[in-house]
Amino acid sequence: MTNSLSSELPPAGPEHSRGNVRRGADKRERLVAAARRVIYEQGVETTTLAHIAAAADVPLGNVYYYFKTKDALVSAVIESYRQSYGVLSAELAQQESPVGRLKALVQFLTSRRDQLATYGCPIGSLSSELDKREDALRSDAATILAGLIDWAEVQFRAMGREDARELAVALIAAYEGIALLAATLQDPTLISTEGGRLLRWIDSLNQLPSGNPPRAETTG
Amino acid sequence: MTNSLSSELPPAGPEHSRGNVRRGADKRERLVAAARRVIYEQGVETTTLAHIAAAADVPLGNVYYYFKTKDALVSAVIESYRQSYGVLSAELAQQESPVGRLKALVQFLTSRRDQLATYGCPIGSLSSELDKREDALRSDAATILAGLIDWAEVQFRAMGREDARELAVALIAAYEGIALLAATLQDPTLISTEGGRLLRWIDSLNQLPSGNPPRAETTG
Amino acid sequence: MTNSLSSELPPAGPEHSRGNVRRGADKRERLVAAARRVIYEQGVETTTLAHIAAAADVPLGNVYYYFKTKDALVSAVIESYRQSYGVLSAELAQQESPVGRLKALVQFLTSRRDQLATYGCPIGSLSSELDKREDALRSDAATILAGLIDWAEVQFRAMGREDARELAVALIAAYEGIALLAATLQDPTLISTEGGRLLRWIDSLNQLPSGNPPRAETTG
Amino acid sequence: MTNSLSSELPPAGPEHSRGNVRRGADKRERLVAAARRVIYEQGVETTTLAHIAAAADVPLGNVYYYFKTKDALVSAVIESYRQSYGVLSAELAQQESPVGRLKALVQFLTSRRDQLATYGCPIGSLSSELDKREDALRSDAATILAGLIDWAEVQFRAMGREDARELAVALIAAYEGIALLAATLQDPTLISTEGGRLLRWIDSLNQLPSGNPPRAETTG
DNA sequence: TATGAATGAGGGTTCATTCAT
DNA sequence: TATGAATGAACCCTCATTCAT
Repeated sequence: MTNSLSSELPPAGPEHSRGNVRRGADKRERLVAAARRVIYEQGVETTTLAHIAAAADVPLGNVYYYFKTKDALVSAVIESYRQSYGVLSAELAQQESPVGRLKALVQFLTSRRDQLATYGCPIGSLSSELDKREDALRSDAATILAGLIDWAEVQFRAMGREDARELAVALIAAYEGIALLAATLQDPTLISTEGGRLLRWIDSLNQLPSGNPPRAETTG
Repeated sequence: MTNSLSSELPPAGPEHSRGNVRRGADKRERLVAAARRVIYEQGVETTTLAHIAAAADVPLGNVYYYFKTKDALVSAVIESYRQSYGVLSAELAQQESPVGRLKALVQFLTSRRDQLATYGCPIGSLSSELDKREDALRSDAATILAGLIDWAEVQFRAMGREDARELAVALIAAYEGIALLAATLQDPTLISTEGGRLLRWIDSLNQLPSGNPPRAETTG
Repeated sequence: MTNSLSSELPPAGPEHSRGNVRRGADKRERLVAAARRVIYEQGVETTTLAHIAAAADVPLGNVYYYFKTKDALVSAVIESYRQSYGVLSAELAQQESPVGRLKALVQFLTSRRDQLATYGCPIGSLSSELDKREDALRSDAATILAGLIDWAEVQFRAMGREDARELAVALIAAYEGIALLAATLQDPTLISTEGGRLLRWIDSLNQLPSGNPPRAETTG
Repeated sequence: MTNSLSSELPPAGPEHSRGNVRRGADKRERLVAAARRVIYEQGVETTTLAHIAAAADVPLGNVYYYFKTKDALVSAVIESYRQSYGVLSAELAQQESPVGRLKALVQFLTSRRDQLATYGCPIGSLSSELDKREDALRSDAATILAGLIDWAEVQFRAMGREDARELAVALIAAYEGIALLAATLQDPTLISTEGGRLLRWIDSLNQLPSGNPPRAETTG
């Protein structure tokens, strides 16, 4: 199930597919993909436009034709993440029950454990860095995590939980928190273990009354 | 109890207490305090030595008398955090039971909610930024979060939990995760709510026999 | 014969030919020429990139577009000397006999006496300074003197001297030694006199059978 | 014979003889000795007062009590070399004939071959570096090489050579030149070979009439 | 005399951004 | 559109020199 998902979130992008001429139209995409990857691995502040340009195989001077400033490119990266999470939620929507969808999210987390243990969560580390600013960029990045929380809240609500918001926040906090710990301690097993714990936790929430009766679910 | 604690972790240090000349002995401390504050508010990469020097009211050139490089100063900041957490654990040790100590940690978290919702967790955001590097600094910073987890594990162990490690990781992950969310969404209430949830969760763990998988509490 | 030579080795390059804009292509050359001149006159360590940039009429920041580091620029200067000595040896090759070539070298030395008596031999003083380092630059610069010796050895060999290597070393040592003395004592006549002595010495070697220890000439 | 000599010229000085309190009087000497050594190994420009102070085990601030400026310390180093050459000439004076004295000088050169092949001639490299300046320091350093030449001239004159000056310049040029080559190519054998050649050259000068009959000599 | 602690003027280097073509 | 080449502000760091004690 998470097959397709597992390749969504991680920063993708052409490594160096030289040889055939690419239309100018996709240069922008290549830049965003390269920026996403490089920024994920190095952080916004450390990453250089020259570095991104090189990774995208685009002349430095040309970058400014597509992005007025470095911040504009970072903003495009954020937008790119937004799209990725759109794809993700579409994938998750294939699950028939809210519990299944939530558990699929956790399994998606677990599937990325090695990557997360190296550079952390792309969204989390980006948000963490941008939290130090007072830009539009900060609030821009914030919408992604907010969207994730909202999505989880919808699921918990569908389970009949009146504390859906609280649970959603708790779930995403655990998600981001374990990604941080795994990256900091460079230990992917932390994610597996915590993933298992979260799966059980979600199950436990489903079995207990909370107000409205939860819908029956098909997936375990 | 957390009265004193609440002033430990947050970056301390005189903002600009000009007027009376301070002897050189404490200059180093002033620099570390200023660095801690400024780095907390702006991030490592964005923070300039000139900025730190100004915040500490020390001539830029003089900084290098105390710290050979910027990294050395950052390292001193990390060490400063290590000491702060030493103080914190001493405070927490005043609680008679492990449950009390764990809950005191959560209360300490809650007491800092406004600060956390502004710049995030000092340790978490610092670690997140340093996770992008491969320095000694990265592993240096990692020891602090590792220490926190170890501390929590000891408490859970003292509660008779055989899954103490897993619980400790989960607790600190929740701690760091909620700090990140609060900062990103700029919403301190997230911390209060999650703090409450964690307190109940800790209580629930205390009532369950060890060996069984810990069950998260269901509702508030 | 040495007319053209005399303008090869000495640092060349426009001093400040302002007025007509030069295209970027030759900027690199201008920088190398300026660096060569300034370094020759001031030494590597004393010379500032800002100084070189000013001498080349290039904005300081722009220097780094052409040379990644100061050392890279110094390396380019060394390469520039290598080329100059290539030109020199081509000129010397016009002499029909090895004796003629060796004597032409000495005459080249003599023709530069005023310059040498002011700042010393460009290669010698550069090598002397770099000898204090353990860089790649040190060995880089060394290849030039090594090349000179090799060239002289070839000539002596062509004269039938079995002690060609020893003679070559002696000749270049005398060459560099007299340049140092002339510069230190600021006396160009030292070079003229020693030049004459070396010419006679070369002639005397030509008359003696190889295998016998070379005998220096006795008087002028 | 050159036993004592061989330890005169090379930069000497206490390495780190801590443990017993030294009188303040010799601090100056320690500084000069340390400066001599460090400058010999690193060059004037590269050498830091802090480095010298550390090598001499003298607090940095204290250096300025003995030497008003860095240049003053360099000047003292030059003076120190002057004294060393005084000692050297005294040693050489023990030879009964001028030829013996000249050959003893060459043997002194040869005895230092390993050191010379590493850092070059202390006087030569110092002069070479100072030749780039227009200081008093430049002419100050020049007096040492001038003194050496003068000394050699006296010897050649005593041999009855009317071209004594020219020969003296040639000898010292060969001396400095071979030291430069050996250091640049990092090959001590160059010095041995050239030393042998110079010895034979001196002998050959002694056997040939030049005007005045040379004095008989005792040593070979 | 002695010394730890300033001080401040650079020096090498980076980099977002702009310019000219 | 595209791009090589500028540009200049800023950053980290060094170091001779001075100061206060």
